[in-house]
Amino acid sequence: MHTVLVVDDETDILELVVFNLERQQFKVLTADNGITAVQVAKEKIPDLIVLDLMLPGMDGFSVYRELRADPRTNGIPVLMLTAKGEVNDRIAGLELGADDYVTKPFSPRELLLRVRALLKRTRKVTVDASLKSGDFLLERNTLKLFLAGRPVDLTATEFKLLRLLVEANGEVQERDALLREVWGYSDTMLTRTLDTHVKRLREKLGKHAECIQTVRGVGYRFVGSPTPA
Amino acid sequence: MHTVLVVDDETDILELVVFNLERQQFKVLTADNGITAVQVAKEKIPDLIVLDLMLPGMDGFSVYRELRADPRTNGIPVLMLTAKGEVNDRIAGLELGADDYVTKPFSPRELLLRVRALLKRTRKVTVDASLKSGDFLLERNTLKLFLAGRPVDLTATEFKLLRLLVEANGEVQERDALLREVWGYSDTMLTRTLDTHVKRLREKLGKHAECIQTVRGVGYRFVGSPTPA
DNA sequence: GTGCGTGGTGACGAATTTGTGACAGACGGT
DNA sequence: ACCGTCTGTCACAAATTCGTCACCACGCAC
Repeated sequence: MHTVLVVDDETDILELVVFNLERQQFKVLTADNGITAVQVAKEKIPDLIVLDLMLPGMDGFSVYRELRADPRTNGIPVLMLTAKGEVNDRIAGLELGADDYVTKPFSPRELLLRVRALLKRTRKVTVDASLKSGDFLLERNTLKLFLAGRPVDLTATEFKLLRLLVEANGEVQERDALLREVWGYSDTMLTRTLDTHVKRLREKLGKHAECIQTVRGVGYRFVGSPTPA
Repeated sequence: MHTVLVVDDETDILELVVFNLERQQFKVLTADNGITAVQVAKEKIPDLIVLDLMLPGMDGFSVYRELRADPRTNGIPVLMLTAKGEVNDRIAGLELGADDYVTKPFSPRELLLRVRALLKRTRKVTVDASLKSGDFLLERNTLKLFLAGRPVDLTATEFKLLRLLVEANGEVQERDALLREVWGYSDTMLTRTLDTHVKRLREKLGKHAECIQTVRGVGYRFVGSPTPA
């Protein structure tokens, strides 16, 4: 049994449905109005989100970005419904990183099939869509860090930062680069911000704090295994 | 901006796409039919090739071998898409020398991440090769010096200095030149500064200190291997 | 051997760069 | 509205790095 959040305008409501994988049936679970789709997603953490890009008030893409911005909803696969099957839409969807999309008009059966496929698929993906380095296991989809098997809660910012460092694979990441990639390079951001977050990360890393090395005058570097002196 | 060749059968075409590394975007550049993937590769010389092993007519492995056979395409990193995550496929891919592989089913986002990682990784190797000389391995990306395998931490200044010496490849670097390139030619910098830094470098080089030779009245010279009389 | 010039050393203080703890605002959840 | 968490900033402490110096050592020419 899976939970699927449908963000649609045709029904004019947000539907949180339960999807029975075996019987291929949707069932409306809740139908609330007045709260945003993103809020629902963050609370319910569905297994899949069906997002109609042609929403009445808001832009579907911005909803998508909002979903991706939060650690809790970031890993959830999104099936996009696009009005036209034009390449532009397809590309736009891919750019954003949608996991699949269906172009209108479509038959319910097709949608069911895609949903089923996605649900099947994503469970598998989450398993190996993680980043491993030594004792570190960084789950990209869950935004969780497993340190020697133990889960460590990271905030969104911390995760972004650590992810960049880990992915750099030993390379030094310059302060500027980190500031740009994590904070979008706002000049308002004075110096100490990065340092502070690095410090908080190190705290959470416990005895593995040293894995984040500081390269004076340049930036930081992540080393998976303790440096052999 | 990078060029990525996607050899896939789902779209039934060969797609040559441009990949924007920073923004994580694909863009289809050409979609041609009737020519083989290898031909496209040889002509366009993409930065990366995404190769689906489950091609309709041909065997993905043979395509791969063909790519490796030609000097023009040999150096291009290949990201393989394998149908099943079975060990056999995985091993086969690795044996052939694939640089990475993604097992179906996968999310576009995951593929994007991997592609990005691969492009990053390989750029390091090709564009920014590290300097090697004897026991020395000077990694520019890492800002690290490996001395006979052991990492040695260098200061930013020390790194610059050593880098210049090593790159000179045995030629004498005049004091003036070094001062100018490392310190930006500040006249204020009187005599002892350079000497001091050379000394510190030598300390860190340990028993290899002699690799930095003094040429009286002129400057310094770096010799990788013990001086042949 | 002596004397001059150049390079090597160790120490020191200043400047620069990071690390830290505290704090207030923002945001979201209840 | 109340509360807890997450975040960006600050002021200040700690840690390195760096440039200079005084002084020593060595090489070379006489």
